[in-house]
Amino acid sequence: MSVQERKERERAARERLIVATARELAEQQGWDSVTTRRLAERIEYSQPVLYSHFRGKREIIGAVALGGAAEMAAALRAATSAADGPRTRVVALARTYLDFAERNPAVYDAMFRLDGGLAFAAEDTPEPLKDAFAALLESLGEVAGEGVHPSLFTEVFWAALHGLATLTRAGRLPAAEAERRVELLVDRLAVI
Amino acid sequence: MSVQERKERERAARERLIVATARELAEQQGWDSVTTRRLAERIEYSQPVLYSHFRGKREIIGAVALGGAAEMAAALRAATSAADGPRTRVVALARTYLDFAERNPAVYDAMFRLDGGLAFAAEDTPEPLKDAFAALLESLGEVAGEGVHPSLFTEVFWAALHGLATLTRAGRLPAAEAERRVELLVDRLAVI
DNA sequence: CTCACTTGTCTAGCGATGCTAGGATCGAAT
DNA sequence: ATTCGATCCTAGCATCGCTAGACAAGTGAG
Repeated sequence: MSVQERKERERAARERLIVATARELAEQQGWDSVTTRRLAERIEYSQPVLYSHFRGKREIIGAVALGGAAEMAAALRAATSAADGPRTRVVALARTYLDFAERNPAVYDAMFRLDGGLAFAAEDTPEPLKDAFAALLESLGEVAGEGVHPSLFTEVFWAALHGLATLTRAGRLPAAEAERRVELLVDRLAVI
Repeated sequence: MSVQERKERERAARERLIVATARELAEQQGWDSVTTRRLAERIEYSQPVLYSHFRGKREIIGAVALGGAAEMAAALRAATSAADGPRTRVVALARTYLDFAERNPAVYDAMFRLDGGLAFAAEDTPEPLKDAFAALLESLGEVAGEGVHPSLFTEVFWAALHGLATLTRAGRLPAAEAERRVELLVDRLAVI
């Protein structure tokens, strides 16, 4: 049995290597440059090996997205737990979210812009995604205001953050005033 | 001279045909299905003809985006001018924006999600794009509130709409409560 | 220790993509 | 009518995601 266990360990390690390498390559040169050939070469295996771990490129993107969701959830919780007072917490949350999107553009794209074949807002939504939304909900729910469902409020706030993140990075919004936009968003949307 | 003028007319007509066909094909089957071969076949010319009008596929997407921006600006102005009172106007604006995104997903993608090689928030931003932002500004500027720059407010409101539009369409947000999200967004962000 | 066999990996190749070079054909001006 | 330039198409390149089938390595039985 020990032999089989060792093989499974090595196989799992290689799978992590694939995902990590895809992420690294995407951050360095963009997702367009993440081709199955280049990825295979970087992990020092041939192309078909990738397909013994994932159905295709989409699933690799999905795997990067899941890892990113877990990482983002942790970052959000770390930032909000270090802040006291609802307003401070929400500002910290917003900054951390936008900061994550800016520092990890490829991962952010995998999560929300590209098709990673993941289910959202559904029964079979993977746990890391639900948890990332839960992390948002924890801090945003307390500033939803009277008679507004916390989930609905979180969705709207999240959408606003997502819009700011994507439009800013695509050059649709000037990067200069980013901080003032966050202030405005929090002051208006959140009920303190 | 008349011969040359006729040729230029025909050439311009063919360029419009290319853009219209690309848009149609994208709306029918998605941008992934808009290949240069399929597009060429639909306009009943060979592939290289496309490259005598546009540098490449990117520029074709950009052309679709410009047309879409003009159309969206018109739709926004039509909706807001038919409404009286700031709040009614802003609600109409938001609904029209999201409606446009939902009814013309491919065009919306060309404008804001795909790379059409267009400059934004810069000197050389094409006129239709500036005008679409201006259409937003016209209605949103009047509800920015004291001490908030109309442009900044418009950017934030627009980002929120963009987030709602993209996340909803990608299945990240349940479509059911779309209307309530709009209500919440307007009630909180706009100062009436 | 040897040998069949399973398991794992690689080479080679398919169809499709964006884009381009070079030849053919058509029409305009003399 | 003939030359000549503009216009368009055929054919092809490199690259993409993905897969079939050959091959080698390691496994367990005798």
